Amino acid sequence: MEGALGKSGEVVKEEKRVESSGDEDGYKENNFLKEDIKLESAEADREMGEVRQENQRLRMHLNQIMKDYQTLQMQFDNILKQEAKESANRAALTDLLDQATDEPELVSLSLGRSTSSEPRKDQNSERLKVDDQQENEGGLALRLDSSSFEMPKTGPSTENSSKSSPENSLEANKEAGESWPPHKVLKTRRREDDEVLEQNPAKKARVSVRVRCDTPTMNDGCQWRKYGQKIAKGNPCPRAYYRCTVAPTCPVRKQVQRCAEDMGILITTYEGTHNHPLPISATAMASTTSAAASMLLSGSSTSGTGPSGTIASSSADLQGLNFYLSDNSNTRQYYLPNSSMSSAPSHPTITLDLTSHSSSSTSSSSHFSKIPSNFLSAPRYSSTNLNFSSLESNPLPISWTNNGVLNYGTQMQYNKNHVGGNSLNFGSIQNQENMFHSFMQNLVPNSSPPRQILPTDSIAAATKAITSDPSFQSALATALTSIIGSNVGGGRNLGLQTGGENYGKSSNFGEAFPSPNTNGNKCSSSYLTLTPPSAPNSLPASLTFLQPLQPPTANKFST
DNA sequence: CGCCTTTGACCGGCGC
DNA sequence: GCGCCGGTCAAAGGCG
Repeated sequence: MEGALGKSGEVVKEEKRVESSGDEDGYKENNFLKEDIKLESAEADREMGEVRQENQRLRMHLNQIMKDYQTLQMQFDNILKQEAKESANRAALTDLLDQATDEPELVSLSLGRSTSSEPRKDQNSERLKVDDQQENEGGLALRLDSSSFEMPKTGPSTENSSKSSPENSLEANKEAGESWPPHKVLKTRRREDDEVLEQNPAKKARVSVRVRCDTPTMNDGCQWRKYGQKIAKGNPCPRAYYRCTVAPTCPVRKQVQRCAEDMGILITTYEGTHNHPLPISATAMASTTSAAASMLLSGSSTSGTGPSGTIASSSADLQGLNFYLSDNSNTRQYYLPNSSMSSAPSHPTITLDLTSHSSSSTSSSSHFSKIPSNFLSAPRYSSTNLNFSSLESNPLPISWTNNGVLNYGTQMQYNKNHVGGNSLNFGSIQNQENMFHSFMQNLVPNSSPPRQILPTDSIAAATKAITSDPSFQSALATALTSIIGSNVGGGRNLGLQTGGENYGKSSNFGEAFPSPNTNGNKCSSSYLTLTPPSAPNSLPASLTFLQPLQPPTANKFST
Protein backbone atom coordinates (compact mmCIF):
# COMPACT_ATOMS: atom_id res chain seq x y z
CA MET A 1 0.00 0.00 0.00
CA GLU A 2 2.70 2.41 0.98
CA GLY A 3 4.63 1.50 -2.11
CA ALA A 4 1.69 2.28 -4.33
CA LEU A 5 1.26 5.65 -2.71
CA GLY A 6 4.91 6.41 -3.11
CA LYS A 7 4.81 5.44 -6.73
CA SER A 8 1.90 7.68 -7.50
CA GLY A 9 3.61 10.60 -5.81
CA GLU A 10 6.72 10.16 -7.88
CA VAL A 11 4.71 10.00 -11.05
CA VAL A 12 3.01 13.29 -10.28
CA LYS A 13 6.35 15.01 -9.78
CA GLU A 14 7.66 13.70 -13.07
CA GLU A 15 4.58 14.91 -14.92
CA LYS A 16 5.08 18.39 -13.48
CA ARG A 17 8.66 18.39 -14.59
CA VAL A 18 7.72 17.36 -18.08
CA GLU A 19 5.05 20.02 -18.33
CA SER A 20 7.37 22.80 -17.21
CA SER A 21 10.17 21.84 -19.57
CA GLY A 22 8.15 21.31 -22.70
CA ASP A 23 7.24 24.99 -23.43
CA GLU A 24 10.25 26.36 -25.32
CA ASP A 25 10.55 25.10 -28.92
CA GLY A 26 14.22 25.95 -29.61
CA TYR A 27 15.47 23.61 -27.06
CA LYS A 28 12.99 20.92 -27.78
CA GLU A 29 15.27 18.17 -29.02
CA ASN A 30 18.01 18.85 -26.52
CA ASN A 31 15.45 19.08 -23.89
CA PHE A 32 14.02 15.76 -24.93
CA LEU A 33 17.44 14.17 -24.55
CA LYS A 34 17.89 15.82 -21.22
CA GLU A 35 14.44 14.80 -20.24
CA ASP A 36 15.28 11.23 -21.13
CA ILE A 37 18.29 11.31 -18.89
CA LYS A 38 16.30 12.97 -16.19
CA LEU A 39 13.58 10.40 -16.57
CA GLU A 40 16.06 7.62 -16.28
CA SER A 41 17.61 9.08 -13.20
CA ALA A 42 14.19 9.75 -11.81
CA GLU A 43 13.30 6.19 -12.53
CA ALA A 44 16.37 5.03 -10.69
CA ASP A 45 15.59 7.34 -7.81
CA ARG A 46 12.08 6.05 -7.72
CA GLU A 47 13.26 2.48 -7.64
CA MET A 48 15.64 3.30 -4.88
CA GLY A 49 12.85 4.90 -2.98
CA GLU A 50 10.72 1.88 -3.45
CA VAL A 51 13.44 -0.35 -2.16
CA ARG A 52 13.93 1.89 0.82
CA GLN A 53 10.25 1.93 1.53
CA GLU A 54 10.09 -1.80 1.17
CA ASN A 55 12.98 -2.11 3.54
CA GLN A 56 11.27 0.17 5.99
CA ARG A 57 8.06 -1.79 5.74
CA LEU A 58 9.86 -5.03 6.40
CA ARG A 59 11.55 -3.48 9.37
CA MET A 60 8.23 -2.35 10.72
CA HIS A 61 6.80 -5.79 10.23
CA LEU A 62 9.73 -7.32 11.98
CA ASN A 63 9.35 -4.96 14.87
CA GLN A 64 5.67 -5.73 15.03
CA ILE A 65 6.37 -9.44 15.08
CA MET A 66 8.93 -9.01 17.79
CA LYS A 67 6.45 -7.01 19.84
CA ASP A 68 3.81 -9.63 19.36
CA TYR A 69 6.22 -12.32 20.31
CA GLN A 70 7.24 -10.52 23.45
CA THR A 71 3.64 -9.91 24.36
CA LEU A 72 2.77 -13.54 23.89
CA GLN A 73 5.81 -14.58 25.81
CA MET A 74 4.78 -12.40 28.72
CA GLN A 75 1.27 -13.75 28.63
CA PHE A 76 2.55 -17.26 28.53
CA ASP A 77 4.83 -16.63 31.49
CA ASN A 78 1.96 -15.14 33.40
CA ILE A 79 -0.16 -18.18 32.70
CA LEU A 80 2.61 -20.43 33.83
CA LYS A 81 2.99 -18.54 37.06
CA GLN A 82 -0.70 -18.64 37.74
CA GLU A 83 -0.92 -22.33 37.10
CA ALA A 84 2.07 -22.96 39.28
CA LYS A 85 0.31 -21.21 42.11
CA GLU A 86 -2.83 -23.19 41.54
CA SER A 87 -0.84 -26.37 41.41
CA ALA A 88 0.82 -25.55 44.67
CA ASN A 89 -2.50 -24.89 46.28
CA ARG A 90 -3.93 -28.11 45.01
CA ALA A 91 -0.99 -30.14 46.12
CA ALA A 92 -1.21 -28.66 49.57
CA LEU A 93 -4.94 -29.28 49.64
CA THR A 94 -4.48 -32.85 48.55
CA ASP A 95 -1.95 -33.43 51.26
CA LEU A 96 -4.32 -32.02 53.79
CA LEU A 97 -7.10 -34.22 52.54
CA ASP A 98 -4.89 -37.24 52.68
CA GLN A 99 -3.96 -36.56 56.22
CA ALA A 100 -7.53 -35.85 57.17
CA THR A 101 -8.95 -38.99 55.68
CA ASP A 102 -6.02 -41.04 56.80
CA GLU A 103 -6.09 -42.95 53.55
CA PRO A 104 -2.98 -43.92 51.72
CA GLU A 105 -4.01 -42.00 48.67
CA LEU A 106 -1.47 -40.57 46.36
CA VAL A 107 -0.41 -37.03 46.12
CA SER A 108 -1.86 -35.60 43.01
CA LEU A 109 0.50 -33.66 40.91
CA SER A 110 -2.27 -32.60 38.67
CA LEU A 111 -2.69 -29.13 37.41
CA GLY A 112 -6.33 -29.59 36.82
CA ARG A 113 -8.82 -31.57 38.75
CA SER A 114 -7.37 -34.13 40.95
CA THR A 115 -8.49 -37.46 39.66
CA SER A 116 -5.89 -40.03 40.39
CA SER A 117 -6.59 -42.40 43.14
CA GLU A 118 -3.71 -44.75 43.27
CA PRO A 119 -2.51 -45.60 46.70
CA ARG A 120 0.53 -43.86 47.85
CA LYS A 121 3.12 -45.24 50.11
CA ASP A 122 3.43 -43.29 53.26
CA GLN A 123 7.13 -43.45 53.17
CA ASN A 124 7.01 -41.71 49.87
CA SER A 125 5.04 -38.77 50.98
CA GLU A 126 8.02 -36.73 51.97
CA ARG A 127 9.69 -37.32 48.67
CA LEU A 128 6.55 -36.48 46.86
CA LYS A 129 6.17 -33.26 48.68
CA VAL A 130 9.67 -32.32 47.78
CA ASP A 131 8.95 -33.17 44.21
CA ASP A 132 5.85 -31.11 44.23
CA GLN A 133 7.76 -28.24 45.58
CA GLN A 134 10.30 -28.52 42.87
CA GLU A 135 7.60 -28.60 40.32
CA ASN A 136 5.98 -25.56 41.61
CA GLU A 137 9.19 -23.71 41.77
CA GLY A 138 9.77 -24.65 38.21
CA GLY A 139 6.50 -23.24 37.15
CA LEU A 140 4.03 -25.31 35.26
CA ALA A 141 4.55 -28.91 35.91
CA LEU A 142 4.03 -29.77 32.31
CA ARG A 143 7.04 -27.82 31.37
CA LEU A 144 8.86 -31.07 31.71
CA ASP A 145 11.89 -29.06 32.55
CA SER A 146 12.40 -27.91 29.06
CA SER A 147 15.98 -27.15 29.80
CA SER A 148 16.53 -30.80 30.08
CA PHE A 149 15.33 -31.21 26.56
CA GLU A 150 17.82 -28.80 25.26
CA MET A 151 20.45 -31.39 25.48
CA PRO A 152 20.05 -32.93 22.08
CA LYS A 153 23.57 -32.08 21.13
CA THR A 154 25.09 -33.70 24.13
CA GLY A 155 22.41 -35.83 25.65
CA PRO A 156 21.92 -39.50 25.25
CA SER A 157 18.74 -39.18 23.29
CA THR A 158 20.50 -37.51 20.47
CA GLU A 159 23.31 -39.89 20.40
CA ASN A 160 20.60 -42.41 20.23
CA SER A 161 19.91 -41.62 16.66
CA SER A 162 23.36 -41.00 15.45
CA LYS A 163 26.91 -41.89 16.08
CA SER A 164 27.13 -44.55 18.68
CA SER A 165 23.96 -46.37 17.94
CA PRO A 166 24.06 -50.12 17.74
CA GLU A 167 23.00 -50.11 14.17
CA ASN A 168 26.06 -48.17 13.33
CA SER A 169 28.22 -50.56 15.12
CA LEU A 170 26.45 -53.26 13.22
CA GLU A 171 27.13 -51.50 10.01
CA ALA A 172 30.73 -51.12 10.96
CA ASN A 173 30.88 -54.80 11.57
CA LYS A 174 29.14 -55.41 8.36
CA GLU A 175 31.78 -53.56 6.50
CA ALA A 176 34.33 -55.83 7.99
CA GLY A 177 32.40 -59.04 7.72
CA GLU A 178 30.20 -58.38 4.75
CA SER A 179 27.48 -60.93 5.31
CA TRP A 180 25.15 -61.43 8.19
CA PRO A 181 27.14 -63.13 10.87
CA PRO A 182 26.59 -66.61 12.17
CA HIS A 183 25.03 -67.12 15.49
CA LYS A 184 28.09 -66.82 17.63
CA VAL A 185 29.29 -63.73 15.92
CA LEU A 186 25.88 -62.31 16.41
CA LYS A 187 26.11 -63.01 20.05
CA THR A 188 29.44 -61.31 20.21
CA ARG A 189 28.03 -58.34 18.44
CA ARG A 190 25.09 -58.27 20.69
CA ARG A 191 27.44 -58.08 23.57
CA GLU A 192 29.30 -55.27 21.94
CA ASP A 193 26.07 -53.55 21.33
CA ASP A 194 25.14 -53.98 24.89
CA GLU A 195 28.33 -52.31 25.88
CA VAL A 196 27.42 -49.42 23.73
CA LEU A 197 24.00 -49.46 25.20
CA GLU A 198 25.36 -49.32 28.64
CA GLN A 199 27.35 -46.32 27.72
CA ASN A 200 24.31 -44.83 26.20
CA PRO A 201 21.21 -45.64 28.16
CA ALA A 202 19.07 -44.11 25.47
CA LYS A 203 19.29 -47.33 23.56
CA LYS A 204 17.45 -49.21 26.18
CA ALA A 205 14.68 -46.78 26.66
CA ARG A 206 11.31 -48.22 25.86
CA VAL A 207 8.11 -46.60 24.94
CA SER A 208 5.00 -48.50 25.72
CA VAL A 209 1.81 -47.51 23.99
CA ARG A 210 -1.49 -48.62 25.38
CA VAL A 211 -4.26 -48.51 22.88
CA ARG A 212 -7.73 -49.83 23.06
CA CYS A 213 -7.73 -52.07 20.07
CA ASP A 214 -9.78 -55.09 19.16
CA THR A 215 -7.45 -56.19 16.45
CA PRO A 216 -4.28 -58.20 16.85
CA THR A 217 -1.81 -55.47 16.18
CA MET A 218 -1.66 -51.79 15.99
CA ASN A 219 -0.80 -50.44 12.60
CA ASP A 220 1.92 -47.95 13.18
CA GLY A 221 2.87 -47.67 9.54
CA CYS A 222 6.13 -49.45 9.92
CA GLN A 223 7.13 -52.82 8.56
CA TRP A 224 7.65 -55.53 11.12
CA ARG A 225 8.70 -59.09 11.15
CA LYS A 226 7.73 -61.35 13.95
CA TYR A 227 10.65 -63.23 15.37
CA GLY A 228 9.31 -64.73 18.50
CA GLN A 229 6.45 -65.26 20.83
CA LYS A 230 6.47 -66.02 24.47
CA ILE A 231 4.09 -66.52 27.27
CA ALA A 232 5.11 -63.98 29.79
CA LYS A 233 4.59 -64.57 33.42
CA GLY A 234 1.45 -63.12 34.83
CA ASN A 235 -0.36 -62.81 31.56
CA PRO A 236 -2.17 -65.60 29.75
CA CYS A 237 -1.80 -63.71 26.52
CA PRO A 238 1.42 -64.41 24.69
CA ARG A 239 3.81 -61.65 24.01
CA ALA A 240 4.90 -61.26 20.42
CA TYR A 241 8.27 -59.90 19.42
CA TYR A 242 8.67 -57.91 16.26
CA ARG A 243 11.65 -56.47 14.49
CA CYS A 244 11.63 -53.57 12.11
CA THR A 245 12.34 -54.79 8.59
CA VAL A 246 12.29 -51.53 6.76
CA ALA A 247 16.05 -51.59 6.92
CA PRO A 248 18.03 -54.75 7.54
CA THR A 249 20.12 -53.08 10.19
CA CYS A 250 17.34 -51.27 11.93
CA PRO A 251 17.60 -52.01 15.64
CA VAL A 252 14.04 -51.12 16.47
CA ARG A 253 11.98 -53.84 18.07
CA LYS A 254 8.59 -53.96 19.49
CA GLN A 255 6.64 -56.20 21.76
CA VAL A 256 2.95 -56.61 21.47
CA GLN A 257 0.81 -58.02 24.18
CA ARG A 258 -2.75 -57.95 25.28
CA CYS A 259 -3.60 -56.55 28.60
CA ALA A 260 -4.40 -59.40 30.93
CA GLU A 261 -7.24 -57.71 32.70
CA ASP A 262 -8.68 -55.99 29.71
CA MET A 263 -8.21 -57.86 26.48
CA GLY A 264 -9.39 -54.84 24.63
CA ILE A 265 -6.22 -53.01 25.42
CA LEU A 266 -3.21 -53.64 23.29
CA ILE A 267 0.16 -52.82 24.72
CA THR A 268 2.89 -52.17 22.22
CA THR A 269 6.35 -51.53 23.50
CA TYR A 270 8.90 -49.97 21.21
CA GLU A 271 12.59 -50.10 21.74
CA GLY A 272 15.29 -48.39 19.75
CA THR A 273 15.45 -45.74 17.11
CA HIS A 274 15.00 -46.22 13.42
CA ASN A 275 18.17 -45.69 11.43
CA HIS A 276 16.44 -45.27 8.13
CA PRO A 277 13.85 -43.06 6.50
CA LEU A 278 10.38 -44.02 7.49
CA PRO A 279 7.20 -44.27 5.50
CA ILE A 280 5.01 -41.29 6.00
CA SER A 281 2.52 -43.35 7.84
CA ALA A 282 5.17 -44.45 10.27
CA THR A 283 6.69 -41.12 11.06
CA ALA A 284 4.07 -40.08 13.52
CA MET A 285 4.41 -43.06 15.76
CA ALA A 286 8.15 -42.93 15.46
CA SER A 287 8.07 -39.30 16.41
CA THR A 288 5.81 -39.97 19.30
CA THR A 289 7.79 -42.82 20.69
CA SER A 290 11.06 -41.11 20.11
CA ALA A 291 9.81 -38.00 21.78
CA ALA A 292 8.51 -39.96 24.69
CA ALA A 293 11.75 -41.85 24.99
CA SER A 294 13.77 -38.72 24.85
CA MET A 295 11.50 -37.22 27.45
CA LEU A 296 12.13 -40.14 29.71
CA LEU A 297 15.83 -40.11 29.08
CA SER A 298 16.03 -36.41 29.47
CA GLY A 299 14.43 -36.76 32.81
CA SER A 300 16.87 -39.43 33.76
CA SER A 301 19.73 -37.37 32.53
CA THR A 302 18.81 -34.60 34.87
CA SER A 303 18.91 -36.82 37.84
CA GLY A 304 21.12 -35.68 40.58
CA THR A 305 19.50 -32.36 40.97
CA GLY A 306 16.82 -33.66 43.20
CA PRO A 307 16.87 -35.63 46.36
CA SER A 308 18.32 -39.08 46.03
CA GLY A 309 19.38 -38.26 42.55
CA THR A 310 15.90 -37.97 41.25
CA ILE A 311 14.16 -35.44 39.23
CA ALA A 312 10.99 -33.77 40.11
CA SER A 313 7.96 -35.48 38.87
CA SER A 314 5.84 -33.63 36.48
CA SER A 315 2.22 -34.12 36.06
CA ALA A 316 -0.60 -32.32 34.51
CA ASP A 317 -4.14 -33.42 34.63
CA LEU A 318 -6.43 -31.23 32.71
CA GLN A 319 -9.84 -32.52 31.94
CA GLY A 320 -8.70 -35.97 31.30
CA LEU A 321 -5.28 -35.48 29.93
CA ASN A 322 -2.85 -36.87 32.38
CA PHE A 323 0.71 -36.21 31.65
CA TYR A 324 3.06 -37.91 33.96
CA LEU A 325 6.73 -37.70 34.08
CA SER A 326 8.55 -39.30 36.86
CA ASP A 327 11.84 -40.77 37.66
CA ASN A 328 12.69 -44.30 38.51
CA SER A 329 12.29 -43.93 42.20
CA ASN A 330 9.25 -44.11 44.34
CA THR A 331 7.55 -41.21 42.70
CA ARG A 332 6.18 -43.53 40.12
CA GLN A 333 4.51 -45.71 42.60
CA TYR A 334 1.56 -43.56 43.05
CA TYR A 335 0.36 -44.23 39.62
CA LEU A 336 1.85 -47.64 39.16
CA PRO A 337 0.93 -49.35 42.34
CA ASN A 338 2.18 -52.82 43.10
CA SER A 339 3.86 -53.15 39.81
CA SER A 340 5.22 -56.50 39.01
CA MET A 341 6.11 -55.93 35.45
CA SER A 342 7.98 -58.57 33.65
CA SER A 343 9.84 -56.29 31.35
CA ALA A 344 13.53 -56.68 31.08
CA PRO A 345 15.57 -54.90 33.68
CA SER A 346 17.51 -51.77 32.98
CA HIS A 347 14.87 -50.70 30.52
CA PRO A 348 13.42 -47.40 31.48
CA THR A 349 9.94 -47.42 30.14
CA ILE A 350 7.61 -44.67 29.21
CA THR A 351 3.98 -45.51 28.77
CA LEU A 352 1.69 -43.64 26.47
CA ASP A 353 -1.76 -44.45 27.59
CA LEU A 354 -4.13 -43.80 24.74
CA THR A 355 -6.97 -45.73 26.18
CA SER A 356 -10.14 -44.01 27.07
CA HIS A 357 -11.54 -44.48 30.47
CA SER A 358 -15.15 -44.84 29.56
CA SER A 359 -14.85 -45.55 25.94
CA SER A 360 -16.10 -49.04 25.96
CA SER A 361 -18.65 -50.98 27.80
CA THR A 362 -16.23 -53.86 27.90
CA SER A 363 -13.58 -51.74 29.36
CA SER A 364 -12.95 -52.00 32.98
CA SER A 365 -9.61 -50.40 33.24
CA SER A 366 -8.00 -47.63 31.42
CA HIS A 367 -6.98 -45.11 33.94
CA PHE A 368 -3.81 -45.61 35.79
CA SER A 369 -5.51 -46.53 38.95
CA LYS A 370 -6.93 -49.50 37.17
CA ILE A 371 -4.12 -50.39 34.88
CA PRO A 372 -3.04 -53.93 35.43
CA SER A 373 0.13 -53.63 37.25
CA ASN A 374 2.01 -56.26 35.40
CA PHE A 375 2.02 -54.31 32.18
CA LEU A 376 3.39 -51.05 33.13
CA SER A 377 6.73 -51.24 34.66
CA ALA A 378 8.71 -52.67 37.40
CA PRO A 379 8.93 -50.39 40.37
CA ARG A 380 12.63 -50.19 40.36
CA TYR A 381 12.97 -49.14 36.80
CA SER A 382 12.37 -45.85 35.31
CA SER A 383 8.93 -45.46 33.97
CA THR A 384 6.98 -42.59 32.67
CA ASN A 385 3.40 -42.40 31.70
CA LEU A 386 1.60 -40.16 29.34
CA ASN A 387 -1.99 -40.77 29.96
CA PHE A 388 -4.45 -39.62 27.41
CA SER A 389 -7.34 -41.18 29.11
CA SER A 390 -10.55 -39.42 29.51
CA LEU A 391 -12.02 -39.19 32.91
CA GLU A 392 -15.15 -40.38 34.45
CA SER A 393 -16.34 -36.88 34.80
CA ASN A 394 -15.67 -36.28 31.21
CA PRO A 395 -16.79 -39.32 29.36
CA LEU A 396 -16.21 -39.26 25.69
CA PRO A 397 -17.13 -42.57 24.22
CA ILE A 398 -16.65 -41.21 20.80
CA SER A 399 -15.86 -43.01 17.64
CA TRP A 400 -15.72 -42.25 14.02
CA THR A 401 -17.95 -43.93 11.53
CA ASN A 402 -17.21 -44.53 7.91
CA ASN A 403 -18.51 -41.14 7.10
CA GLY A 404 -16.32 -39.42 9.55
CA VAL A 405 -19.23 -38.77 11.83
CA LEU A 406 -18.74 -39.11 15.47
CA ASN A 407 -20.63 -41.58 17.51
CA TYR A 408 -21.02 -41.54 21.19
CA GLY A 409 -21.14 -44.55 23.36
CA THR A 410 -19.90 -47.04 20.85
CA GLN A 411 -16.80 -49.00 20.39
CA MET A 412 -14.22 -47.63 18.13
CA GLN A 413 -14.95 -48.32 14.55
CA TYR A 414 -12.61 -48.53 11.69
CA ASN A 415 -13.18 -47.51 8.20
CA LYS A 416 -12.22 -49.89 5.50
CA ASN A 417 -13.44 -47.97 2.57
CA HIS A 418 -12.54 -44.58 3.69
CA VAL A 419 -10.38 -43.21 0.96
CA GLY A 420 -10.97 -39.54 0.93
CA GLY A 421 -13.38 -36.78 1.43
CA ASN A 422 -13.29 -36.99 5.14
CA SER A 423 -15.58 -34.21 6.03
CA LEU A 424 -14.77 -34.38 9.68
CA ASN A 425 -18.27 -33.79 10.71
CA PHE A 426 -18.03 -33.47 14.40
CA GLY A 427 -21.68 -33.26 15.07
CA SER A 428 -22.36 -31.99 18.48
CA ILE A 429 -18.87 -31.67 19.69
CA GLN A 430 -18.16 -28.65 21.69
CA ASN A 431 -17.01 -25.61 19.89
CA GLN A 432 -13.51 -25.73 21.15
CA GLU A 433 -12.97 -29.19 19.90
CA ASN A 434 -14.60 -28.32 16.66
CA MET A 435 -12.31 -25.41 16.27
CA PHE A 436 -9.37 -27.56 17.07
CA HIS A 437 -10.23 -30.08 14.44
CA SER A 438 -10.95 -27.36 11.98
CA PHE A 439 -7.54 -26.04 12.67
CA MET A 440 -6.12 -29.46 12.15
CA GLN A 441 -7.96 -29.70 8.90
CA ASN A 442 -6.38 -26.52 7.77
CA LEU A 443 -3.03 -28.06 8.35
CA VAL A 444 -3.84 -30.81 5.95
CA PRO A 445 -3.74 -29.76 2.35
CA ASN A 446 -7.15 -29.78 0.81
CA SER A 447 -5.85 -31.39 -2.29
CA SER A 448 -5.12 -34.50 -0.34
CA PRO A 449 -7.90 -35.00 2.11
CA PRO A 450 -6.86 -36.68 5.29
CA ARG A 451 -6.92 -40.32 4.61
CA GLN A 452 -6.53 -41.16 8.19
CA ILE A 453 -9.61 -41.76 10.07
CA LEU A 454 -9.51 -39.45 12.91
CA PRO A 455 -9.19 -42.06 15.38
CA THR A 456 -10.89 -43.16 18.43
CA ASP A 457 -12.52 -42.15 21.56
CA SER A 458 -9.20 -41.80 23.23
CA ILE A 459 -8.04 -39.36 20.70
CA ALA A 460 -11.19 -37.41 21.01
CA ALA A 461 -10.70 -37.36 24.71
CA ALA A 462 -7.14 -36.25 24.36
CA THR A 463 -8.12 -33.66 21.85
CA LYS A 464 -10.80 -32.37 24.07
CA ALA A 465 -8.47 -32.30 26.97
CA ILE A 466 -5.84 -30.42 25.12
CA THR A 467 -8.17 -27.94 23.62
CA SER A 468 -9.75 -27.32 26.92
CA ASP A 469 -6.89 -25.38 28.23
CA PRO A 470 -4.90 -23.11 26.00
CA SER A 471 -2.12 -22.69 28.44
CA PHE A 472 -1.74 -26.37 28.73
CA GLN A 473 -1.72 -26.67 25.03
CA SER A 474 0.97 -24.11 24.78
CA ALA A 475 3.01 -25.76 27.44
CA LEU A 476 2.62 -29.18 25.95
CA ALA A 477 3.38 -27.97 22.51
CA THR A 478 6.42 -26.15 23.72
CA ALA A 479 7.66 -29.11 25.60
CA LEU A 480 7.12 -31.55 22.78
CA THR A 481 8.55 -29.17 20.29
CA SER A 482 11.67 -28.91 22.30
CA ILE A 483 11.84 -32.64 22.43
CA ILE A 484 11.01 -33.61 18.94
CA GLY A 485 12.52 -30.71 17.21
CA SER A 486 15.82 -31.58 18.68
CA ASN A 487 15.79 -35.26 18.81
CA VAL A 488 13.76 -37.19 16.40
CA GLY A 489 16.17 -38.66 13.94
CA GLY A 490 17.50 -35.33 12.97
CA GLY A 491 13.99 -34.33 12.15
CA ARG A 492 13.50 -36.89 9.50
CA ASN A 493 10.67 -38.46 11.32
CA LEU A 494 8.85 -35.25 11.77
CA GLY A 495 6.18 -33.83 9.69
CA LEU A 496 2.57 -33.36 9.18
CA GLN A 497 1.02 -36.55 8.21
CA THR A 498 -1.15 -36.17 5.22
CA GLY A 499 -1.61 -39.65 4.02
CA GLY A 500 -1.57 -43.17 5.22
CA GLU A 501 -1.38 -45.17 2.08
CA ASN A 502 1.83 -46.84 2.99
CA TYR A 503 1.14 -49.82 5.10
CA GLY A 504 4.12 -51.71 3.99
CA LYS A 505 3.87 -55.18 2.79
CA SER A 506 4.06 -56.56 6.20
CA SER A 507 1.36 -58.87 7.25
CA ASN A 508 2.12 -58.81 10.86
CA PHE A 509 -1.29 -59.77 11.99
CA GLY A 510 -0.52 -62.84 13.92
CA GLU A 511 0.05 -61.75 17.40
CA ALA A 512 -0.78 -62.14 20.96
CA PHE A 513 -4.48 -62.46 20.86
CA PRO A 514 -5.85 -65.48 22.55
CA SER A 515 -9.19 -65.64 20.88
CA PRO A 516 -9.28 -65.11 17.16
CA ASN A 517 -11.87 -62.78 15.83
CA THR A 518 -12.95 -62.00 12.34
CA ASN A 519 -12.17 -58.38 12.33
CA GLY A 520 -10.20 -57.69 9.23
CA ASN A 521 -8.63 -54.55 10.47
CA LYS A 522 -5.66 -53.73 12.42
CA CYS A 523 -5.86 -51.03 14.93
CA SER A 524 -4.03 -47.98 14.00
CA SER A 525 -2.14 -46.15 16.56
CA SER A 526 -3.02 -42.75 17.68
CA TYR A 527 -0.46 -40.39 16.51
CA LEU A 528 1.04 -37.34 17.92
CA THR A 529 2.50 -35.21 15.24
CA LEU A 530 4.12 -31.93 15.77
CA THR A 531 3.95 -29.27 13.17
CA PRO A 532 5.94 -26.11 13.08
CA PRO A 533 4.24 -22.83 13.71
CA SER A 534 2.49 -21.58 10.68
CA ALA A 535 1.99 -18.01 11.72
CA PRO A 536 3.45 -15.67 14.27
CA ASN A 537 0.26 -15.71 16.23
CA SER A 538 -0.16 -19.41 16.17
CA LEU A 539 0.90 -21.74 18.85
CA PRO A 540 4.51 -22.77 19.01
CA ALA A 541 3.49 -26.12 17.71
CA SER A 542 0.30 -27.87 17.08
CA LEU A 543 -0.53 -31.25 18.37
CA THR A 544 -2.36 -33.47 16.00
CA PHE A 545 -3.78 -36.87 16.34
CA LEU A 546 -3.73 -38.73 13.13
CA GLN A 547 -4.30 -42.20 12.08
CA PRO A 548 -3.48 -44.08 8.95
CA LEU A 549 -6.00 -45.80 6.84
CA GLN A 550 -6.85 -49.30 7.62
CA PRO A 551 -5.48 -51.98 5.39
CA PRO A 552 -8.10 -53.75 3.36
CA THR A 553 -6.64 -57.15 3.89
CA ALA A 554 -8.00 -59.75 6.16
CA ASN A 555 -6.30 -60.83 9.25
CA LYS A 556 -4.60 -63.95 10.14
CA PHE A 557 -4.60 -64.93 13.68
CA SER A 558 -2.36 -66.86 15.82
CA THR A 559 -2.82 -68.34 19.17
C1' DC B 1 10.96 -67.89 -4.64
C1' DG B 2 11.03 -64.67 -1.14
C1' DC B 3 9.11 -63.30 2.89
C1' DC B 4 6.52 -64.33 6.61
C1' DT B 5 4.90 -66.83 10.95
C1' DT B 6 5.36 -70.55 14.09
C1' DT B 7 7.60 -72.74 17.71
C1' DG B 8 10.92 -75.29 20.29
C1' DA B 9 15.53 -74.59 21.72
C1' DC B 10 18.92 -71.78 23.45
C1' DC B 11 21.21 -67.96 25.95
C1' DG B 12 22.05 -64.74 29.56
C1' DG B 13 20.59 -62.18 33.61
C1' DC B 14 18.88 -62.50 38.04
C1' DG B 15 17.41 -64.22 42.55
C1' DC B 16 17.73 -67.70 45.92
C1' DG C 1 24.83 -73.89 41.20
C1' DC C 2 20.23 -74.09 39.99
C1' DG C 3 15.92 -72.64 38.38
C1' DC C 4 13.15 -69.03 36.54
C1' DC C 5 12.26 -65.87 33.13
C1' DG C 6 12.71 -62.62 29.30
C1' DG C 7 14.52 -62.40 25.00
C1' DT C 8 16.35 -64.31 20.70
C1' DC C 9 17.51 -67.71 17.21
C1' DA C 10 16.62 -70.58 13.45
C1' DA C 11 14.53 -74.54 11.21
C1' DA C 12 10.23 -75.75 9.28
C1' DG C 13 6.31 -74.74 6.98
C1' DG C 14 2.79 -71.51 4.88
C1' DC C 15 1.44 -68.06 1.70
C1' DG C 16 1.11 -65.04 -2.29
